[in-house]
Amino acid sequence: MAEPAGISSLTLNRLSVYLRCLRQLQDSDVTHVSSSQLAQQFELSAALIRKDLAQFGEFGIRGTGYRVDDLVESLIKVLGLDRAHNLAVVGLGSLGSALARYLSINDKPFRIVAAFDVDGRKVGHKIGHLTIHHSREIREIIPQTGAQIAVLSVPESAAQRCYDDLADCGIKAVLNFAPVQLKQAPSVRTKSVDFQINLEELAYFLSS
Amino acid sequence: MAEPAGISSLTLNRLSVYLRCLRQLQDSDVTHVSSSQLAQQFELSAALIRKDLAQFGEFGIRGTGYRVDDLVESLIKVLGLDRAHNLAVVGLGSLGSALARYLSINDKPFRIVAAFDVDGRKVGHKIGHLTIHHSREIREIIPQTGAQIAVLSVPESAAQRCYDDLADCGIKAVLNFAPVQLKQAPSVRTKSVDFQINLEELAYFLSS
DNA sequence: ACCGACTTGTGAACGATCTCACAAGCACGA
DNA sequence: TCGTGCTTGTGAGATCGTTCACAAGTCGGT
Repeated sequence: MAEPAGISSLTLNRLSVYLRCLRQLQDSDVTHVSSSQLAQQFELSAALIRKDLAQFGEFGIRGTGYRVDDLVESLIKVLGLDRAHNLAVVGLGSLGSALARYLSINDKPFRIVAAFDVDGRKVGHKIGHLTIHHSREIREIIPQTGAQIAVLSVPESAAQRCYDDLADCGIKAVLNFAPVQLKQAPSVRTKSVDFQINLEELAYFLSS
Repeated sequence: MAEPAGISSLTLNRLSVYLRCLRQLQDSDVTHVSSSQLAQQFELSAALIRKDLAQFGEFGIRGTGYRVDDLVESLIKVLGLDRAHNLAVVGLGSLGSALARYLSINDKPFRIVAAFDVDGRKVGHKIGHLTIHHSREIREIIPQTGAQIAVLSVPESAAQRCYDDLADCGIKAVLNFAPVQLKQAPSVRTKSVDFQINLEELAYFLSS
């Protein structure tokens, strides 16, 4: 497509936002849109939209703007959402289960292919059509499943151990929900989604 | 304490991380720590730790480092975690319930004082010791509860409507979990925690 | 075929954020 | 009391991210 040189997280995250907004336009049967229209409607920056997109190619038509369908398709390709991604979910507490449920509903490109927990009452049972394995079997089972991404939703105390196991057995990316500062493995792309930190930021603003 | 001039989100989020790390040291009975020790042990930047802290005062002792207990206490004060914060939870699907449960377990400074959902089967029932109200009563009930922060975990289609209601009835901060680009109210400090965007970022790196 | 209205893509200015490197300061022992 | 060794707090510089402003390009009407 274009130049896959070091793209920043911020740009990538905005691409996801753009894609989301464009899909909303598709639903309203809008066929063409300019960067400034997008910016106004969704409270974004027009210049930034153009700069972000420019890093991957020329998707627009000068004088006209962007064809919504085309841009959606391009963004899907850029983000790698045109192929399936196999996920492993580790930790099926209430949060892990909620995430698993969410991922099953969506016919998105993400598909759960393995599930793990330490709770003896859960192991052996099914979540959807998937058997839950004990977390100590991570290293053994993951390689058989083709999972490349893991969703880590275990308690703080277990997070680092599970993370290391995942890294060891060839997982390429981890989305971590545990409120800990993980010691990262160089072979694993790691992102944390931290509820608590965000809440604490809001607390700061309310007491100042 | 010190200067409450425009502190960036990045700094604030790191303060939460530092606090977390320091508490871990407390648990290991470490009493003193230097910025470089912290940095090494938790994969942070020593200079950045000092710069971040310096924005709020002088907490360290030259030649010695920081007293762990003192710094924990200072950070708690800075972040506003020394007083209680009342939360409203809107949307009690699997994610909302998981969050509510998490917030109840922790004797943290966050306390749920109101809960809302649109599901008739849930309204009137209890979550913990709290009665669930219908979402259409948000404007009426929130002011009676003293809630200043709302956790928004409703489906995409309802998010903007609930957000506007919350803004209207005096909520000062919203932590949004719905995968939408919200049209923000100027009176409300808003943060989004977006699972999907983070997953898509990981997908990008796996297919490039 | 040309003009005018519009939009993209992009260098250059600006601003925010992080790293470097060191002066200022503290603790401890001689 | 002084010197050594260590660490903080901080200006100065480097890097990264965003906004500005405009040349280059497209379209539709005349």
